[in-house]
Amino acid sequence: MDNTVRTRFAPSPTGFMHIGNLRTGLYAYLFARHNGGKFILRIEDTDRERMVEGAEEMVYRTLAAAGMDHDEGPDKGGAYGPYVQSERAGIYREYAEKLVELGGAYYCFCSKERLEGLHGENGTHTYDRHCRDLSREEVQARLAAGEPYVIRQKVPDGVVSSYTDMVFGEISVSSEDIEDGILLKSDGMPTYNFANVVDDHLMGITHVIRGTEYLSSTPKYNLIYDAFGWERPHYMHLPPIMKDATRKLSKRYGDANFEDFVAKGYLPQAVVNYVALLGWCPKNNLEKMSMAEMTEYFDVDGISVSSSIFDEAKMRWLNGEYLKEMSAEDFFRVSAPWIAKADPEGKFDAKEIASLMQTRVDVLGEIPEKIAFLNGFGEYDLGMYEHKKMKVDVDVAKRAVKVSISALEPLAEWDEESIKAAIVKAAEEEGMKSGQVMFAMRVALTGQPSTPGGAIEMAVVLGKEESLRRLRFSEALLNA
RNA sequence: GGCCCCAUGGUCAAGCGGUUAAGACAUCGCCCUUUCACGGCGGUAACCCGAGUUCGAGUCUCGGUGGGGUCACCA
Repeated sequence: MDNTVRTRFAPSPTGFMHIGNLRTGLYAYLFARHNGGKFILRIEDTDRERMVEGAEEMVYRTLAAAGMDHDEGPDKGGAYGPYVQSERAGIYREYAEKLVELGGAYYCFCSKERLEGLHGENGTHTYDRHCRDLSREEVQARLAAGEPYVIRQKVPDGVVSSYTDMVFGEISVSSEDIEDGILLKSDGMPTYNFANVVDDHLMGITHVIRGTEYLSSTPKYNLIYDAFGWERPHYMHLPPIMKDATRKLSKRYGDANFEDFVAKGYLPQAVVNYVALLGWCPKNNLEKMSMAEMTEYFDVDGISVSSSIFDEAKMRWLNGEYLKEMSAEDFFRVSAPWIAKADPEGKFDAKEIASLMQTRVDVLGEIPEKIAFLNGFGEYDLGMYEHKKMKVDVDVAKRAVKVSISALEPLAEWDEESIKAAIVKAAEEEGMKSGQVMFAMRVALTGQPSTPGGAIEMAVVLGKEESLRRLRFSEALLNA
């Protein structure tokens, strides 16, 4: 066996891809790639009651969208399969029985009712090791009689199990604080506690990367490695991502899913980039990074031990940065569906709209509301024409709109240069500042106090016919 | 409650015994400008508390407080 780094991402198919989960997978991916290793995908579906239809496909789609390509997995195969735990049931049973032989586990026939009667001081209950010392004969007899059973871990007495976590340092737990937990359930399926150990060992995982919820139970897993005589893997535990100071980001809120953010108009790469920053800071302090850069700079020293709060405002900013650096063609491509939402019939110049939107939105989902005026124009408040700094009021607006109409009507070419030239010239002849005319014209064209672009740009987007129609409407409104 | 972990501005964070305690987001102000943006410049804002170690502590130790995790036939 060589010493190639192998990490794994092991989600349960129980719903959408949660942000915290995504980050765990991302770090496992980055660590593997940074070290020239392999990234393995394993589906942990031993809890058949929590399975959600289609969740496995969601995992594949998310990984692909996020740019985290795995080397082995249920959909790609590999030398260590199967990669779905429910297909490995026989393996767990075999190893559980082997562990019993080795003295690291034992059969337990206690009923659920008996277990429920075991109350601890705070409603918690710890197994009383009732079946720990049953004789070999009794066990064989009850097994032969077909009694239901589970297999429990036989935690050795009086030891302190320690390990050195790559980010938290030394962690020690006394065996007195470790319960003889269930390894193999009565339905024959393993619990996470057992399956993760067997699979990580059999799949040659060198570095186990997961959330801190396992930080203090890892000594318990290490005892299993020891009982089998297996080499323990390295561990990297990651602090939680919080919704606020006291609540963890959880699936229950439903607003912290990767796909939801993409549906709101975030770029997958921006979400991945932002998530990478929650709990990790590269040596050079770079924030906006491509996957290649993150891979290059990823390093355990930069991972923090304290939890961090998810801040959508910052993710918006980062997404905006990605949007702004795109070429006009690329931005047009990603924004087109959103522009179509506000202009389903394609009456207006989508390319022109896209160029206007590129510097004005952080998230694509903002586009429809920003261009809603394209299809909604009617009576509006004339107070909008009052603008001290521009030296515009209703009277000035009347003249400005009139001038605009006569300047634009004869135009043969309808593009920025032609319109601007015509307006500037007309303003000058009328003895007005061009800014005055353009301010009023912009309001007259849109009926909005603020618009994504100035008068000239609005006129280009609306087209000649619609522009003149709106200017005449506004003229009538002003003179009414 | 037992055990494990954590604690720098509103948020993400740099810092790893000696710094005017970075940077980013957010926020506020100014400039640019035909509105809104973009862009540029600048401001406000932080080491949880208490002991100790040390010439010197945000950095090391202990205690307190606060927060998180875990104690399932869930992962």
